[in-house]
Amino acid sequence: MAKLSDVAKKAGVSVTTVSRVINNYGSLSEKTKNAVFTAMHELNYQPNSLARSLQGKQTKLVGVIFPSITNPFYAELIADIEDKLFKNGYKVILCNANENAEKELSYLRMLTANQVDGIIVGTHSNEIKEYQTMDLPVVSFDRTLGTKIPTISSDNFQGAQLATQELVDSGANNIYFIGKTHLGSAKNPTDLREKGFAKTLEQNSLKPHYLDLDNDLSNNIKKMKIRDFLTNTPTVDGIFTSDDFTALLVMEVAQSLKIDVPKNLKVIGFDGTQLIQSFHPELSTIAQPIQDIAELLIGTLDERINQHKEFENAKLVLPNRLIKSNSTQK
Amino acid sequence: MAKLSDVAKKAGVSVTTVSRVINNYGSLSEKTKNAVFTAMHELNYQPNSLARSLQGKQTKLVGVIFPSITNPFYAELIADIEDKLFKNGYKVILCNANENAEKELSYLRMLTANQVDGIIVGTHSNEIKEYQTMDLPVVSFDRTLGTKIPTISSDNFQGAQLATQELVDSGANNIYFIGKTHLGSAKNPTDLREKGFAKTLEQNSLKPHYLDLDNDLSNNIKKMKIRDFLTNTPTVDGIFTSDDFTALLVMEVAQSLKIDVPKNLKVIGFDGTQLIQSFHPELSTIAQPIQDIAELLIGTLDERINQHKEFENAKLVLPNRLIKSNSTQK
DNA sequence: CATAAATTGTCAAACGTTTATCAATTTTTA
DNA sequence: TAAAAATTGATAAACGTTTGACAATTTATG
Repeated sequence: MAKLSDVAKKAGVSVTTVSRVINNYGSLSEKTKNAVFTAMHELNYQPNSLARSLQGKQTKLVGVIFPSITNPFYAELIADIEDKLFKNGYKVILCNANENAEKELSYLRMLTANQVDGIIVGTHSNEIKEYQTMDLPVVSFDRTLGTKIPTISSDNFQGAQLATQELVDSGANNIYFIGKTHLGSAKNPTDLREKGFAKTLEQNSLKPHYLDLDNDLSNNIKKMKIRDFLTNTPTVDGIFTSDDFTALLVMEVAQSLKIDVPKNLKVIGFDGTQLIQSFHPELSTIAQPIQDIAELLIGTLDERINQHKEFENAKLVLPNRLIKSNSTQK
Repeated sequence: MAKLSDVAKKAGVSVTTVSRVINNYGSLSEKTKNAVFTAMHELNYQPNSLARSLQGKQTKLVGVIFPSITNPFYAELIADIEDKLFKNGYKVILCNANENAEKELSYLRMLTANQVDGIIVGTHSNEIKEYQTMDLPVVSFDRTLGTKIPTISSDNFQGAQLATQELVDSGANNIYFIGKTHLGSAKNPTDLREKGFAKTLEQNSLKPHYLDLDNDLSNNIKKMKIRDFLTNTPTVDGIFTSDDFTALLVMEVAQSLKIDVPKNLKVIGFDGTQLIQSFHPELSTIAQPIQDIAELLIGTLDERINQHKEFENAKLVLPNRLIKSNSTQK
């Protein structure tokens, strides 16, 4: 692998000059610049990133930690993040935390050891305190990590309001929220969905109902619980789920129980990924602005990294959008 | 950030000793080892990866280049790769090539500049020659990159045979392949699917038919083309698609045209991701052994990196599995 | 207790850059 | 054409670690 001195020799100049060309400082004539560039090209030279960073330059590496990458919502968000970071000259170290705090912590150490310029976190365990004491720029998606760490999210409260109102407007009045419930506390932005749900029903003089369903259950178990629920609760006529895939399960179970959606049961989900919009356009849902979220995450991280901007209790919130479709038809 | 000399000072030993502890060489008493470990712990010390690698140690970074991460098949494969690499102490630099040769090339340069220990590629453009001349360990998924680069894939020929035979066995005899066709040439492993398709039909004294459908078309255009095809080709009674999502489109269009699947049209897909198995269990498909593929990719890369094993025209092929379901019911 | 073995330390070079300083050379300007 | 400005070079220190050579000290062994 060619190094700086090889380029210098080839171009017939000193290493200092080559470095000046690469880092674009000092005064340089066009002639030598060209000589250096062609030498670099001929040798297929790439400055050794490690050596540069050891010297003090940025590594241009960003750690991206999410609880899952197979979940299409995260997959689409990560893809957008990757794409935008690439355009800004950054590379992504992908950290799939798998809802595993130990793995997440281990990754955190690795990332600092690798001198990443910053970290984007979207995990949901609240066990890890390290984030707060790190002197690295961190931005978070949908999770409160500490006062110094800006949190970006879509407006979960407003989204839940949109969804719930849509159920009410389509004629439902015995409405359930299905998903992981955190009644009372609201530590993370996503917990606001229940609040928006309850608030909207209250405004419509309706009572909120809940079916608690843990995220990490297998699909078959979820289906079983939903089947139990639907058979034992014939009164239910509206369901707001914590995510689109749970909504699909509800519709699948409903169909197998000969419950007509949307005639006898309105269903609305949350997330609104491209995948769902393409392959399940029949599902009404709340579309999170994935591209905007990615942009805001990266913009905020960039402010932290390059302008050393400090944040204090920053909660950056983007609006959600209702996608009206068959599953909430009147 | 604490460095080696800080640890040495804290532990009351020399830097050499600390380094010896970290790298586990030379002779060391339990007492000093413990002193160093506790000092490291108290200072929350992490050896600077850049400095170590500059010295000659592995970076423990692996570049993972795929054409998409939102496609659930790739998402699941990448997730498995990430998980297994993590267990082996490697970090993943995620490169989403987006079917964009320029981006891919640019990533390739970045990866070499970052001194990655190896690269896993799963992209499908054949424009990039650099892979062959790189002195880095590279392994490929489903793509032929050069004689030195081992190619891992599932047995596309056998998978296509399974799928086609299933269509025949379920009573179809006017059978189409829908997807990108490469009639004649077979440069990449996936091209063998058409061969397996044609071969099986031949063995059953049937004629193969094709509907060419480019991968990078939007879903709406795909649907339109499928609708055109189905309305103009009433004779078709069996369809083998290049992937499960195309199969879903076929079923959706068929339903809207009141074509009964599976009564009047048998459909079978390819890939068999967890996502499809969970949310579209009605679709018959060929399940690729994603976990095995990930394991083989990493195992092979490991042999290249750590045992400097050379490969010549290595094609490592894993068997596919038929998942029989409703869409090919008799 | 003398000797061998084990442990720890000191010192310095190396990895490939960046950058500052100072000097030397070339080019431009009046 | 002399002085000023621009360009280039030589040299060295620094980033944080690894590793080898050798010396000094401590511990174990018979």
